[in-house]
Amino acid sequence: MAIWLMKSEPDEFSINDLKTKQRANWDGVRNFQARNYMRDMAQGDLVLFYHSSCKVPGIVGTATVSKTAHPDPSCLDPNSPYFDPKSTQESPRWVQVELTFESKFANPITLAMMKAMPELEGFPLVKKGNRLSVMPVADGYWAALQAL
DNA sequence: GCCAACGTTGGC
DNA sequence: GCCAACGTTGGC
Repeated sequence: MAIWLMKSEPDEFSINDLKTKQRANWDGVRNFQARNYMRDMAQGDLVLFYHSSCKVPGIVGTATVSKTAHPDPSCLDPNSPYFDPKSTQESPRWVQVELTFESKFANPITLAMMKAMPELEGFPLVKKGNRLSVMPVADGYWAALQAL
């Protein structure tokens, strides 16, 4: 089983929204590297849910991949903020995965905490200028996070 | 194919 | 709200 980290702005879609819905399609990813990682996800993979662009950025809970990558319909919808004019019915370009809620942490693992951990040096999330919204979590980093 | 201009992300 | 970092676009 692989471990992933996915970012979301809580104003757009938060861990509470996922908890309420239980299942949700993770759409709107418009970055090729992030998309390629989503294609690599397998059924049952664990996802660390990260809140970005908010008061206290950090990992706030977990989810599992309940449906692997399939076309993201929002890229074909002219009324969607995620509309992509370069996508076509034959070649939609973008994918979504379906996540199922697993847990919400009583105490989030904040970005500040992670930046202070020497074990996480090299983890893309804590690198300066990181903007990747979907990333794999290597075993060593996962072990360090679990220790919390 | 290079690279400047521009837009977006995201922490602070 | 600011700004650094990075991805994308488009002219050449």
